Amino acid sequence: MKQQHSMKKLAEYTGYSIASISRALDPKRAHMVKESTRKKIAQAVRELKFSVNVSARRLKIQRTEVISVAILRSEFRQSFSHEFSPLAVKADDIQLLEIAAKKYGYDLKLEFFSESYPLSAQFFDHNRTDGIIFLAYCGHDYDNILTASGLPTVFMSRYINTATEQRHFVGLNREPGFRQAVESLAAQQMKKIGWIGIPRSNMSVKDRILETLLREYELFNEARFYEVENYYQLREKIPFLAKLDAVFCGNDTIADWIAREFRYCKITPPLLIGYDNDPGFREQADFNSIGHSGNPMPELAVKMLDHLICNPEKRSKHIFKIVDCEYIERVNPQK
Amino acid sequence: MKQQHSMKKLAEYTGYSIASISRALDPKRAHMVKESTRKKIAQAVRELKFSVNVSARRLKIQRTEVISVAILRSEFRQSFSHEFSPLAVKADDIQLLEIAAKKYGYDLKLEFFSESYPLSAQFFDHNRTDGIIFLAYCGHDYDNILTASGLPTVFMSRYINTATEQRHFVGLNREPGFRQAVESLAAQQMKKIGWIGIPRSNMSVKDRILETLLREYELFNEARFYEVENYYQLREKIPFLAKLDAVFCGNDTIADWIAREFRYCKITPPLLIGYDNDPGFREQADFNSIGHSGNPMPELAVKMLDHLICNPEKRSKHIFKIVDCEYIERVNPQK
DNA sequence: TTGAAAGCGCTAACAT
DNA sequence: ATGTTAGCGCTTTCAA
Repeated sequence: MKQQHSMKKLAEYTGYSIASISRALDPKRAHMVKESTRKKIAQAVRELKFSVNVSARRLKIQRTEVISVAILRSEFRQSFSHEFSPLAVKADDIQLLEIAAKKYGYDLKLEFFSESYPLSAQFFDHNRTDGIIFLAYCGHDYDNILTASGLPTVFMSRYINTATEQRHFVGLNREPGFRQAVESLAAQQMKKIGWIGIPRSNMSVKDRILETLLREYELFNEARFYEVENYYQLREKIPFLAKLDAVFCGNDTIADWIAREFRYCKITPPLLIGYDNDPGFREQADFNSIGHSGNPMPELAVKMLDHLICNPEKRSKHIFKIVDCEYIERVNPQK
Repeated sequence: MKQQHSMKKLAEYTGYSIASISRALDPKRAHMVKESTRKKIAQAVRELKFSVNVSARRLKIQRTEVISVAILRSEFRQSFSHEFSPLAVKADDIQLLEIAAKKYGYDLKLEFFSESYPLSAQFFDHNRTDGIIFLAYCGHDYDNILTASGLPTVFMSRYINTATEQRHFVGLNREPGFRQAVESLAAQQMKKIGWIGIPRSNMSVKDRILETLLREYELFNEARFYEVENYYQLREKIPFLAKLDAVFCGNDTIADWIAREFRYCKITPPLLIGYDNDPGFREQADFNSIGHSGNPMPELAVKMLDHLICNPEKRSKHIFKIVDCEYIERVNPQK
């Protein structure tokens, strides 16, 4: 194994002291070092392929520079069939958390958990993490241990109840996106608006939003709301959907199935509007969606957690960030 | 923030020296400590809720105790439709890697990469990792940087060419599972054996295995091999599949689709055999599969990497582990 | 079987 | 703007 270079070697090599090396390499303290010195040190870093020993730094600054992410993995078969589960959304979240963590100088540590496989005690260990992000989980099973650990914790979820949550969280406000969509439909004189998705007990919130909005625009008609659990039930609704002007779909995967079924039947589909702007469909989808063009939640969660880590005194007051959805309009019959 | 207890505190509390505490808490050195001493120290650990400062240990032992996992995320739409992609297989791999890493005393660090988003330089940094596992990737894009870094690397993939690979790897031998399956079918006097899956150019290896085996048992018939890219093409093959005794399917997801389609049509299906023993289907699948009852690959990969980390002198010779598949028989028409 | 002490590489307080 | 130095908490060598 190749021996790594230390700051001491770098100091000998450049003629500066270890302290100057340390300062020059830390963005937060680099301003204390003369420009020319900094450049010479940067050059030496490149020549010696120096990289800082993070264990030493972490020992000294009494931080782990690690953020732990708890990911809920539901283990029970869902009430609806596999083909209606969104695709790689969670992988996208994890990748973006990773990128954001790096930006703020943290390593990311993942731990999956489920009802029968709870998070380990290690997960809440001060010596292994500076803070915690819960992904897609808003339960209270870990409240006690979280309190006991004293670790700052951020909950990030698209299905968090932003009105009642009493914790640090990053959530989603779906209303603006649905409003933009409904307004757009109304502006296009579309009258027959429907909805199709998995039974509403599973995801009641966002459908209530749509119902309320449609009532506001006098476009609501209960008979045009279809609940389906799998592809076969969906297929049977196609004749009814064909009579509508626009159809909101439970998620982008369902929207894609409907688009494909119409294509297969060689019938012109209504305007289809999915949900989540799933990265798996963005490129070539022939339906609109409600979501974001990017995915701002992971970065916001990391930023919030970093803030809480660096400012322990601010942890007592619950902070949150609610991201507004937008209407992603890829298809517009008018144009 | 609550102040953590150190070994020094633990030493004062118990009356022993720091060295004894350290020895008692390390499984590899615990034998140097008298049984009674060890017990008293363990008790104190519980009382003070002590946990070791890993940064300090890592600084001292000159190891990061981190294994990095590179995960290929293909970003291009696949040649076949979404509904034929296996489900949560990769999440299962990651979770099991996590568990195995913990067992061997490592943290796991994930990094996703793709054609347009390569692995970062940090990923190959000695000060941030002790070794690397590539998951589902067997390319050579990183060969140079891996050699330069000197970090031990293990490739873990179900689609690795175990005959030609010149690296440390954990791979899969599908032949035994397919042989068991074909033998079982032959024993049941099944003559009409088919195959259905995505076009074979995509996954040629395992299909060649089946072809060879069927020829050996004089059961091969090219006309019973069906290539389908999506559900709609699959649906059209149902009448043909209905005439067969048994059908091998490209993966468990495809097997599930076929089982459902038969159920929907109220026709008795042939014996269906999937592939991968996908955890999403294990519980209630009405088809057989080829794979493993558990998933031994992640633990083997971690074990192999740990071995390479601890024995640098053994890195020059390529070591590998090839896991045999089995026939997972959930359904048997004879019984 | 246990203890004393050096030192891993870094940061930060203090000195210049 | 730069240098000197203590010490973070642990493991390990050496001594008892």
